[in-house]
Amino acid sequence: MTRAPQEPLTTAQQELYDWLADYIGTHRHSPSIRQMMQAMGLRSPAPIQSRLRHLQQKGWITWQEGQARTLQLLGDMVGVAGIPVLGAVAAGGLVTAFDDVQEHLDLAPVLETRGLFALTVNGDSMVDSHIADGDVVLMEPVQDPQRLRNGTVVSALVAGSGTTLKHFHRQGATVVLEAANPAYQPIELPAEQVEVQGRLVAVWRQI
Amino acid sequence: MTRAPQEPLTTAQQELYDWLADYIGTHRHSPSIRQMMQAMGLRSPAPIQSRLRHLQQKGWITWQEGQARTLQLLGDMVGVAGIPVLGAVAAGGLVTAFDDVQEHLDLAPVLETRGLFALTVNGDSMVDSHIADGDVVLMEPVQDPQRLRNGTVVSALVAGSGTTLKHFHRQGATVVLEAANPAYQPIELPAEQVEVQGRLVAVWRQI
DNA sequence: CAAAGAACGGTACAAATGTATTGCCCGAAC
DNA sequence: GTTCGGGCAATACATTTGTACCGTTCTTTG
Repeated sequence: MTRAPQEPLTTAQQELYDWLADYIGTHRHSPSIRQMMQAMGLRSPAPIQSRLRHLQQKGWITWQEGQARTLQLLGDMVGVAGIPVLGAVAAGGLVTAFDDVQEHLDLAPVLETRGLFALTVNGDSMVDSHIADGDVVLMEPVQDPQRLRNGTVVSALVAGSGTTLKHFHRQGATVVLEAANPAYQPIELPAEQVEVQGRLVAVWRQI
Repeated sequence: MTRAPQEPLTTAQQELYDWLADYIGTHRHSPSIRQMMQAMGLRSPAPIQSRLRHLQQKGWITWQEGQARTLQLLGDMVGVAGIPVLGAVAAGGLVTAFDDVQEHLDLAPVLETRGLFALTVNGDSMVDSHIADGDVVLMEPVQDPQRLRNGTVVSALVAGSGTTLKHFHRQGATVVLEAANPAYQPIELPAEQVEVQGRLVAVWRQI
Protein backbone atom coordinates (compact mmCIF):
# COMPACT_ATOMS: atom_id res chain seq x y z
CA MET A 1 0.00 0.00 0.00
CA THR A 2 1.44 3.28 -1.05
CA ARG A 3 0.33 6.59 0.12
CA ALA A 4 -0.61 9.57 -1.92
CA PRO A 5 0.46 12.93 -0.54
CA GLN A 6 -2.26 15.38 -1.29
CA GLU A 7 -2.57 18.93 -0.15
CA PRO A 8 -6.05 20.39 0.11
CA LEU A 9 -7.67 22.04 -2.88
CA THR A 10 -9.63 25.20 -3.47
CA THR A 11 -13.23 24.82 -4.58
CA ALA A 12 -12.40 25.64 -8.18
CA GLN A 13 -9.59 23.10 -8.20
CA GLN A 14 -11.77 20.50 -6.54
CA GLU A 15 -14.51 21.14 -9.06
CA LEU A 16 -12.13 20.57 -11.94
CA TYR A 17 -10.66 17.48 -10.33
CA ASP A 18 -14.06 15.95 -9.72
CA TRP A 19 -15.08 16.59 -13.28
CA LEU A 20 -11.84 15.07 -14.54
CA ALA A 21 -12.38 11.97 -12.45
CA ASP A 22 -15.86 11.63 -13.85
CA TYR A 23 -14.83 12.28 -17.43
CA ILE A 24 -11.89 9.91 -17.37
CA GLY A 25 -13.96 7.29 -15.60
CA THR A 26 -16.54 7.52 -18.36
CA HIS A 27 -14.44 8.08 -21.46
CA ARG A 28 -11.30 6.21 -20.46
CA HIS A 29 -9.10 8.99 -21.74
CA SER A 30 -8.15 12.47 -20.75
CA PRO A 31 -10.05 15.48 -22.07
CA SER A 32 -8.25 18.37 -23.72
CA ILE A 33 -7.78 21.66 -21.95
CA ARG A 34 -10.39 23.31 -24.11
CA GLN A 35 -12.88 20.60 -23.27
CA MET A 36 -12.23 21.24 -19.60
CA MET A 37 -12.72 24.92 -20.33
CA GLN A 38 -16.15 24.37 -21.80
CA ALA A 39 -17.16 21.95 -19.07
CA MET A 40 -16.25 24.50 -16.43
CA GLY A 41 -18.21 27.15 -18.29
CA LEU A 42 -15.15 29.22 -19.04
CA ARG A 43 -14.20 31.14 -22.14
CA SER A 44 -10.45 31.06 -21.81
CA PRO A 45 -7.95 28.25 -21.34
CA ALA A 46 -5.86 30.24 -18.90
CA PRO A 47 -7.87 29.40 -15.76
CA ILE A 48 -7.67 25.73 -16.60
CA GLN A 49 -3.94 25.94 -17.08
CA SER A 50 -3.71 27.57 -13.70
CA ARG A 51 -5.84 24.98 -11.96
CA LEU A 52 -3.96 22.15 -13.60
CA ARG A 53 -0.64 23.60 -12.48
CA HIS A 54 -1.91 23.78 -8.93
CA LEU A 55 -3.34 20.29 -9.04
CA GLN A 56 0.03 19.09 -10.24
CA GLN A 57 1.98 20.96 -7.59
CA LYS A 58 -0.27 19.55 -4.92
CA GLY A 59 0.28 16.05 -6.17
CA TRP A 60 -3.14 15.24 -7.55
CA ILE A 61 -2.42 14.92 -11.25
CA THR A 62 0.39 14.54 -13.73
CA TRP A 63 0.79 14.63 -17.49
CA GLN A 64 3.32 14.39 -20.29
CA GLU A 65 4.34 17.91 -21.15
CA GLY A 66 3.60 18.93 -24.69
CA GLN A 67 1.60 15.82 -25.39
CA ALA A 68 -2.12 16.00 -25.87
CA ARG A 69 -4.58 14.32 -23.56
CA THR A 70 -2.00 12.57 -21.41
CA LEU A 71 -3.33 13.73 -18.10
CA GLN A 72 -3.52 11.20 -15.29
CA LEU A 73 -5.09 11.38 -11.89
CA LEU A 74 -2.81 10.52 -9.02
CA GLY A 75 -5.23 11.12 -6.21
CA ASP A 76 -7.16 8.11 -7.17
CA MET A 77 -5.05 6.41 -9.76
CA VAL A 78 -7.01 4.68 -12.43
CA GLY A 79 -10.07 6.03 -10.72
CA VAL A 80 -9.41 3.31 -8.28
CA ALA A 81 -6.99 3.70 -5.48
CA GLY A 82 -6.69 6.54 -3.10
CA ILE A 83 -8.95 5.13 -0.45
CA PRO A 84 -7.72 6.50 2.83
CA VAL A 85 -6.75 3.84 5.32
CA LEU A 86 -7.87 5.49 8.49
CA GLY A 87 -6.21 3.08 10.85
CA ALA A 88 -6.60 -0.26 12.45
CA VAL A 89 -9.87 -1.51 13.76
CA ALA A 90 -10.11 -3.99 16.56
CA ALA A 91 -11.83 -7.20 15.67
CA GLY A 92 -11.19 -8.49 19.13
CA GLY A 93 -11.50 -6.44 22.23
CA LEU A 94 -12.13 -2.75 22.12
CA VAL A 95 -8.64 -1.53 21.62
CA THR A 96 -7.65 0.68 18.77
CA ALA A 97 -9.15 3.97 17.78
CA PHE A 98 -8.41 5.80 14.59
CA ASP A 99 -8.10 9.43 13.80
CA ASP A 100 -6.17 10.65 10.83
CA VAL A 101 -5.26 9.24 7.51
CA GLN A 102 -2.20 7.09 7.80
CA GLU A 103 -1.82 5.91 4.27
CA HIS A 104 -3.76 5.27 1.15
CA LEU A 105 -4.89 1.92 -0.08
CA ASP A 106 -3.45 1.71 -3.54
CA LEU A 107 -4.79 -1.13 -5.58
CA ALA A 108 -3.00 0.07 -8.68
CA PRO A 109 0.17 -2.02 -8.27
CA VAL A 110 -1.89 -5.16 -8.09
CA LEU A 111 -4.25 -4.23 -10.86
CA GLU A 112 -1.43 -3.17 -13.13
CA THR A 113 0.10 -6.61 -13.07
CA ARG A 114 -0.25 -7.88 -16.57
CA GLY A 115 -2.11 -11.06 -17.16
CA LEU A 116 -3.96 -11.10 -13.90
CA PHE A 117 -7.27 -12.90 -14.00
CA ALA A 118 -10.10 -13.51 -11.62
CA LEU A 119 -12.19 -16.50 -10.63
CA THR A 120 -15.44 -16.77 -8.78
CA VAL A 121 -15.21 -19.18 -5.91
CA ASN A 122 -17.76 -21.92 -5.91
CA GLY A 123 -18.03 -24.02 -2.79
CA ASP A 124 -16.74 -23.99 0.73
CA SER A 125 -13.60 -26.08 0.66
CA MET A 126 -11.42 -23.07 1.47
CA VAL A 127 -13.41 -21.54 4.29
CA ASP A 128 -10.74 -22.18 6.88
CA SER A 129 -8.45 -19.97 4.80
CA HIS A 130 -11.16 -17.34 4.86
CA ILE A 131 -12.13 -17.80 1.26
CA ALA A 132 -15.87 -18.14 1.14
CA ASP A 133 -18.40 -19.18 -1.44
CA GLY A 134 -18.98 -16.34 -3.86
CA ASP A 135 -15.70 -14.58 -3.26
CA VAL A 136 -13.71 -13.42 -6.23
CA VAL A 137 -10.09 -14.44 -6.19
CA LEU A 138 -7.46 -12.60 -8.17
CA MET A 139 -4.92 -14.95 -9.66
CA GLU A 140 -1.52 -14.39 -11.14
CA PRO A 141 -0.53 -16.77 -13.93
CA VAL A 142 2.11 -19.29 -12.95
CA GLN A 143 4.80 -20.03 -15.50
CA ASP A 144 7.04 -22.17 -13.37
CA PRO A 145 5.19 -24.49 -10.98
CA GLN A 146 8.56 -25.73 -9.68
CA ARG A 147 9.05 -22.55 -7.78
CA LEU A 148 5.76 -22.60 -5.94
CA ARG A 149 6.12 -22.67 -2.22
CA ASN A 150 4.27 -25.45 -0.49
CA GLY A 151 1.04 -24.19 0.93
CA THR A 152 0.45 -21.59 -1.75
CA VAL A 153 -3.16 -21.30 -2.80
CA VAL A 154 -3.45 -22.12 -6.49
CA SER A 155 -6.07 -22.79 -9.10
CA ALA A 156 -5.19 -26.10 -10.65
CA LEU A 157 -6.55 -27.94 -13.64
CA VAL A 158 -6.74 -31.62 -12.88
CA ALA A 159 -6.56 -33.81 -15.95
CA GLY A 160 -10.00 -34.89 -17.01
CA SER A 161 -11.73 -33.27 -14.09
CA GLY A 162 -11.80 -29.54 -13.85
CA THR A 163 -10.38 -26.56 -12.10
CA THR A 164 -10.17 -26.32 -8.36
CA LEU A 165 -8.85 -23.91 -5.77
CA LYS A 166 -6.62 -25.56 -3.21
CA HIS A 167 -3.45 -25.37 -1.18
CA PHE A 168 -0.60 -26.67 -3.26
CA HIS A 169 1.91 -29.16 -1.89
CA ARG A 170 4.64 -31.00 -3.77
CA GLN A 171 5.99 -34.29 -2.52
CA GLY A 172 8.55 -35.58 -4.99
CA ALA A 173 6.71 -36.55 -8.15
CA THR A 174 3.27 -36.26 -6.63
CA VAL A 175 1.22 -33.22 -5.95
CA VAL A 176 -1.20 -32.87 -3.10
CA LEU A 177 -4.10 -30.48 -3.39
CA GLU A 178 -5.35 -29.78 0.06
CA ALA A 179 -8.59 -28.09 1.00
CA ALA A 180 -8.98 -25.78 3.94
CA ASN A 181 -11.96 -27.61 5.30
CA PRO A 182 -11.85 -30.88 7.25
CA ALA A 183 -14.86 -32.09 5.31
CA TYR A 184 -12.73 -32.48 2.21
CA GLN A 185 -9.97 -35.03 1.74
CA PRO A 186 -6.64 -34.01 0.20
CA ILE A 187 -6.27 -34.98 -3.43
CA GLU A 188 -3.05 -36.76 -4.28
CA LEU A 189 -2.01 -36.97 -7.90
CA PRO A 190 1.02 -37.50 -10.15
CA ALA A 191 2.54 -34.11 -10.96
CA GLU A 192 1.92 -34.48 -14.69
CA GLN A 193 -1.81 -34.70 -14.17
CA VAL A 194 -1.99 -31.32 -12.47
CA GLU A 195 -1.65 -28.08 -14.35
CA VAL A 196 -1.26 -25.11 -12.07
CA GLN A 197 -2.90 -22.15 -13.73
CA GLY A 198 -2.56 -19.38 -11.24
CA ARG A 199 -1.42 -18.30 -7.85
CA LEU A 200 -3.71 -16.50 -5.43
CA VAL A 201 -2.83 -12.84 -5.19
CA ALA A 202 -5.83 -11.32 -3.48
CA VAL A 203 -9.32 -12.00 -2.31
CA TRP A 204 -12.14 -9.65 -3.13
CA ARG A 205 -15.50 -9.93 -1.44
CA GLN A 206 -18.14 -7.39 -2.25
CA ILE A 207 -21.01 -7.16 0.20
CA MET B 1 -2.21 -13.28 -24.17
CA THR B 2 -4.77 -11.30 -26.02
CA ARG B 3 -7.93 -13.09 -26.87
CA ALA B 4 -10.04 -12.66 -29.93
CA PRO B 5 -13.77 -12.54 -29.61
CA GLN B 6 -13.50 -10.55 -32.84
CA GLU B 7 -12.34 -11.25 -36.32
CA PRO B 8 -8.80 -12.54 -36.73
CA LEU B 9 -5.93 -10.19 -37.42
CA THR B 10 -3.00 -10.19 -39.74
CA THR B 11 0.44 -10.37 -38.12
CA ALA B 12 1.07 -6.67 -38.67
CA GLN B 13 -2.27 -5.78 -37.12
CA GLN B 14 -1.70 -8.14 -34.23
CA GLU B 15 1.73 -6.68 -33.66
CA LEU B 16 0.29 -3.18 -33.44
CA TYR B 17 -2.54 -4.28 -31.19
CA ASP B 18 -0.20 -6.03 -28.78
CA TRP B 19 2.04 -3.01 -28.64
CA LEU B 20 -0.96 -0.77 -28.02
CA ALA B 21 -2.14 -2.99 -25.18
CA ASP B 22 1.28 -2.84 -23.62
CA TYR B 23 1.68 0.89 -24.09
CA ILE B 24 -1.74 1.77 -22.74
CA GLY B 25 -1.29 -0.63 -19.87
CA THR B 26 1.93 1.10 -18.95
CA HIS B 27 1.21 4.72 -19.73
CA ARG B 28 -2.49 4.80 -19.03
CA HIS B 29 -3.19 6.77 -22.16
CA SER B 30 -3.19 6.21 -25.86
CA PRO B 31 -0.11 6.91 -27.96
CA SER B 32 -0.28 9.16 -31.00
CA ILE B 33 -0.17 7.74 -34.49
CA ARG B 34 3.38 8.93 -34.99
CA GLN B 35 4.45 7.24 -31.79
CA MET B 36 2.96 4.01 -33.09
CA MET B 37 4.81 4.64 -36.32
CA GLN B 38 8.15 4.86 -34.57
CA ALA B 39 7.44 1.89 -32.33
CA MET B 40 6.65 -0.22 -35.38
CA GLY B 41 9.82 0.95 -37.05
CA LEU B 42 7.98 2.72 -39.82
CA ARG B 43 8.68 6.02 -41.51
CA SER B 44 5.22 6.97 -42.59
CA PRO B 45 1.91 7.29 -40.77
CA ALA B 46 -0.05 5.72 -43.58
CA PRO B 47 0.53 2.08 -42.60
CA ILE B 48 -0.58 2.85 -39.07
CA GLN B 49 -3.71 4.54 -40.34
CA SER B 50 -4.40 1.49 -42.39
CA ARG B 51 -3.88 -0.92 -39.52
CA LEU B 52 -5.98 1.17 -37.20
CA ARG B 53 -8.80 1.26 -39.69
CA HIS B 54 -8.71 -2.50 -39.96
CA LEU B 55 -8.53 -2.97 -36.22
CA GLN B 56 -11.58 -0.77 -35.92
CA GLN B 57 -13.51 -2.56 -38.63
CA LYS B 58 -12.77 -5.87 -36.99
CA GLY B 59 -14.01 -4.60 -33.67
CA TRP B 60 -10.78 -4.45 -31.71
CA ILE B 61 -10.41 -0.77 -31.11
CA THR B 62 -12.30 2.49 -31.25
CA TRP B 63 -11.50 6.17 -30.97
CA GLN B 64 -12.97 9.65 -31.14
CA GLU B 65 -12.47 10.89 -34.67
CA GLY B 66 -10.37 13.98 -34.96
CA GLN B 67 -9.39 13.93 -31.32
CA ALA B 68 -5.87 13.14 -30.29
CA ARG B 69 -4.95 10.10 -28.28
CA THR B 70 -8.48 8.91 -27.68
CA LEU B 71 -7.92 5.34 -28.82
CA GLN B 72 -9.42 2.57 -26.73
CA LEU B 73 -8.97 -1.16 -26.84
CA LEU B 74 -12.11 -3.21 -27.09
CA GLY B 75 -10.45 -6.60 -27.27
CA ASP B 76 -9.78 -7.58 -23.74
CA MET B 77 -10.40 -4.65 -21.55
CA VAL B 78 -7.99 -5.70 -18.90
CA GLY B 79 -6.64 -2.65 -17.45
CA VAL B 80 -7.66 -0.34 -14.86
CA ALA B 81 -11.11 -1.26 -13.99
CA GLY B 82 -11.30 -4.59 -15.67
CA ILE B 83 -9.85 -7.92 -14.75
CA PRO B 84 -11.31 -10.73 -16.79
CA VAL B 85 -13.35 -13.13 -14.73
CA LEU B 86 -12.56 -16.37 -16.45
CA GLY B 87 -15.21 -18.39 -14.73
CA ALA B 88 -16.02 -20.19 -11.57
CA VAL B 89 -13.56 -22.34 -9.75
CA ALA B 90 -14.59 -25.20 -7.58
CA ALA B 91 -13.56 -24.91 -4.00
CA GLY B 92 -15.29 -28.15 -3.26
CA GLY B 93 -15.27 -31.11 -5.51
CA LEU B 94 -13.75 -30.97 -8.94
CA VAL B 95 -16.61 -29.53 -10.85
CA THR B 96 -16.34 -26.48 -12.96
CA ALA B 97 -13.87 -25.79 -15.68
CA PHE B 98 -13.33 -22.44 -17.27
CA ASP B 99 -12.49 -21.42 -20.75
CA ASP B 100 -13.51 -18.04 -22.01
CA VAL B 101 -14.01 -14.70 -20.46
CA GLN B 102 -17.48 -14.46 -19.06
CA GLU B 103 -17.44 -11.02 -17.58
CA HIS B 104 -15.10 -8.43 -16.23
CA LEU B 105 -14.50 -7.74 -12.63
CA ASP B 106 -15.09 -4.04 -12.39
CA LEU B 107 -13.89 -2.56 -9.17
CA ALA B 108 -14.55 0.95 -10.37
CA PRO B 109 -18.16 1.29 -9.18
CA VAL B 110 -17.17 0.41 -5.66
CA LEU B 111 -13.96 2.34 -5.58
CA GLU B 112 -15.48 5.42 -7.13
CA THR B 113 -17.98 5.74 -4.34
CA ARG B 114 -17.14 9.00 -2.71
CA GLY B 115 -16.24 8.98 0.91
CA LEU B 116 -15.23 5.36 1.09
CA PHE B 117 -12.53 4.58 3.61
CA ALA B 118 -10.57 1.57 4.64
CA LEU B 119 -9.54 -0.04 7.89
CA THR B 120 -6.95 -2.62 8.71
CA VAL B 121 -8.41 -5.46 10.69
CA ASN B 122 -6.70 -6.22 13.94
CA GLY B 123 -7.67 -9.42 15.70
CA ASP B 124 -9.67 -12.51 15.01
CA SER B 125 -13.13 -11.76 16.32
CA MET B 126 -14.62 -11.86 12.82
CA VAL B 127 -13.00 -15.00 11.49
CA ASP B 128 -16.26 -16.89 11.22
CA SER B 129 -17.41 -14.22 8.79
CA HIS B 130 -14.19 -14.82 6.84
CA ILE B 131 -12.59 -11.58 7.89
CA ALA B 132 -9.12 -12.40 9.10
CA ASP B 133 -6.42 -10.56 10.95
CA GLY B 134 -4.62 -8.23 8.59
CA ASP B 135 -7.40 -7.93 6.07
CA VAL B 136 -8.31 -4.50 4.79
CA VAL B 137 -12.00 -3.73 4.97
CA LEU B 138 -13.59 -1.08 2.78
CA MET B 139 -16.22 0.86 4.62
CA GLU B 140 -18.97 3.15 3.45
CA PRO B 141 -19.85 5.98 5.81
CA VAL B 142 -23.20 5.55 7.53
CA GLN B 143 -25.33 8.64 7.87
CA ASP B 144 -28.46 7.05 9.21
CA PRO B 145 -27.83 4.18 11.65
CA GLN B 146 -31.58 3.70 11.94
CA ARG B 147 -31.70 2.10 8.56
CA LEU B 148 -29.02 -0.49 9.16
CA ARG B 149 -30.22 -4.01 8.78
CA ASN B 150 -29.56 -6.28 11.71
CA GLY B 151 -26.52 -8.39 11.09
CA THR B 152 -24.71 -5.81 8.99
CA VAL B 153 -21.01 -5.64 9.67
CA VAL B 154 -20.11 -2.18 10.90
CA SER B 155 -17.21 -0.34 12.44
CA ALA B 156 -18.52 1.24 15.60
CA LEU B 157 -17.03 3.71 17.99
CA VAL B 158 -17.98 2.77 21.53
CA ALA B 159 -17.99 5.70 23.93
CA GLY B 160 -14.78 5.81 25.89
CA SER B 161 -13.38 2.65 24.42
CA GLY B 162 -12.43 2.57 20.79
CA THR B 163 -13.43 1.35 17.38
CA THR B 164 -14.41 -2.21 16.71
CA LEU B 165 -15.63 -4.27 13.79
CA LYS B 166 -18.72 -6.28 14.61
CA HIS B 167 -22.11 -7.47 13.48
CA PHE B 168 -24.67 -4.82 14.31
CA HIS B 169 -27.96 -5.65 16.00
CA ARG B 170 -30.55 -3.26 17.32
CA GLN B 171 -32.95 -4.29 20.07
CA GLY B 172 -35.12 -1.34 20.96
CA ALA B 173 -32.94 1.24 22.64
CA THR B 174 -29.97 -1.03 23.02
CA VAL B 175 -27.40 -2.05 20.50
CA VAL B 176 -25.68 -5.40 20.43
CA LEU B 177 -22.29 -5.72 18.82
CA GLU B 178 -21.72 -9.34 18.05
CA ALA B 179 -18.45 -10.94 17.08
CA ALA B 180 -18.15 -13.79 14.62
CA ASN B 181 -16.11 -15.94 16.94
CA PRO B 182 -17.49 -17.94 19.85
CA ALA B 183 -14.51 -16.86 21.94
CA TYR B 184 -15.93 -13.35 22.15
CA GLN B 185 -19.05 -12.35 24.03
CA PRO B 186 -21.60 -10.01 22.46
CA ILE B 187 -21.36 -6.43 23.69
CA GLU B 188 -24.66 -4.90 24.75
CA LEU B 189 -24.87 -1.13 25.06
CA PRO B 190 -27.36 1.75 25.09
CA ALA B 191 -27.75 3.06 21.57
CA GLU B 192 -26.44 6.51 22.45
CA GLN B 193 -23.09 5.09 23.46
CA VAL B 194 -22.46 3.54 20.08
CA GLU B 195 -21.53 5.59 17.07
CA VAL B 196 -21.66 3.61 13.86
CA GLN B 197 -19.01 4.96 11.55
CA GLY B 198 -19.18 2.76 8.53
CA ARG B 199 -20.77 -0.21 6.88
CA LEU B 200 -18.71 -3.02 5.42
CA VAL B 201 -18.68 -2.87 1.65
CA ALA B 202 -15.86 -5.17 0.70
CA VAL B 203 -12.98 -7.19 2.01
CA TRP B 204 -9.57 -6.94 0.43
CA ARG B 205 -6.85 -9.39 1.28
CA GLN B 206 -3.56 -9.12 -0.53
CA ILE B 207 -1.33 -12.16 -0.37
C1' DC C 1 -6.33 49.03 4.13
C1' DA C 2 -2.68 46.63 1.51
C1' DA C 3 -0.64 42.61 -0.50
C1' DA C 4 -0.84 38.26 -2.44
C1' DG C 5 -2.80 34.65 -4.59
C1' DA C 6 -6.45 32.57 -7.30
C1' DA C 7 -9.51 33.04 -11.02
C1' DC C 8 -10.95 34.85 -15.43
C1' DG C 9 -10.94 36.83 -20.40
C1' DG C 10 -8.66 37.51 -24.54
C1' DT C 11 -5.26 36.60 -27.82
C1' DA C 12 -1.45 34.52 -30.08
C1' DC C 13 1.58 30.90 -31.75
C1' DA C 14 4.35 26.85 -32.42
C1' DA C 15 4.02 22.14 -32.13
C1' DA C 16 1.54 17.99 -32.06
C1' DT C 17 -1.73 15.35 -34.36
C1' DG C 18 -5.31 13.14 -37.31
C1' DT C 19 -6.27 12.62 -41.93
C1' DA C 20 -6.05 12.56 -47.04
C1' DT C 21 -3.57 11.61 -51.26
C1' DT C 22 -0.38 9.50 -54.48
C1' DG C 23 2.62 6.00 -55.93
C1' DC C 24 5.09 1.67 -55.38
C1' DC C 25 5.94 -3.22 -53.94
C1' DC C 26 4.54 -7.82 -52.91
C1' DG C 27 2.02 -11.97 -52.19
C1' DA C 28 -2.33 -14.40 -52.47
C1' DA C 29 -6.40 -15.46 -55.05
C1' DC C 30 -8.52 -16.15 -59.35
C1' DG D 1 -0.85 -13.83 -66.15
C1' DT D 2 -4.07 -10.46 -63.89
C1' DT D 3 -6.48 -8.60 -60.05
C1' DC D 4 -6.95 -7.27 -55.51
C1' DG D 5 -5.85 -6.28 -50.94
C1' DG D 6 -2.39 -5.41 -47.42
C1' DG D 7 1.68 -2.97 -46.40
C1' DC D 8 5.01 0.85 -47.02
C1' DA D 9 7.03 5.73 -48.21
C1' DA D 10 6.51 10.46 -48.86
C1' DT D 11 4.14 14.54 -48.66
C1' DA D 12 0.65 17.86 -47.63
C1' DC D 13 -2.82 20.15 -44.88
C1' DA D 14 -6.34 21.60 -41.63
C1' DT D 15 -7.28 21.08 -36.78
C1' DT D 16 -6.44 20.22 -32.48
C1' DT D 17 -3.87 21.23 -28.68
C1' DG D 18 -0.54 22.80 -25.19
C1' DT D 19 1.44 26.81 -23.76
C1' DA D 20 2.75 31.70 -23.09
C1' DC D 21 1.60 36.49 -22.26
C1' DC D 22 -1.07 40.51 -20.77
C1' DG D 23 -4.46 42.67 -18.08
C1' DT D 24 -8.51 42.65 -14.94
C1' DT D 25 -11.32 41.21 -11.04
C1' DC D 26 -12.17 38.88 -6.81
C1' DT D 27 -11.21 36.70 -2.47
C1' DT D 28 -8.32 35.79 1.17
C1' DT D 29 -4.70 36.99 4.37
C1' DG D 30 -1.92 39.80 7.07
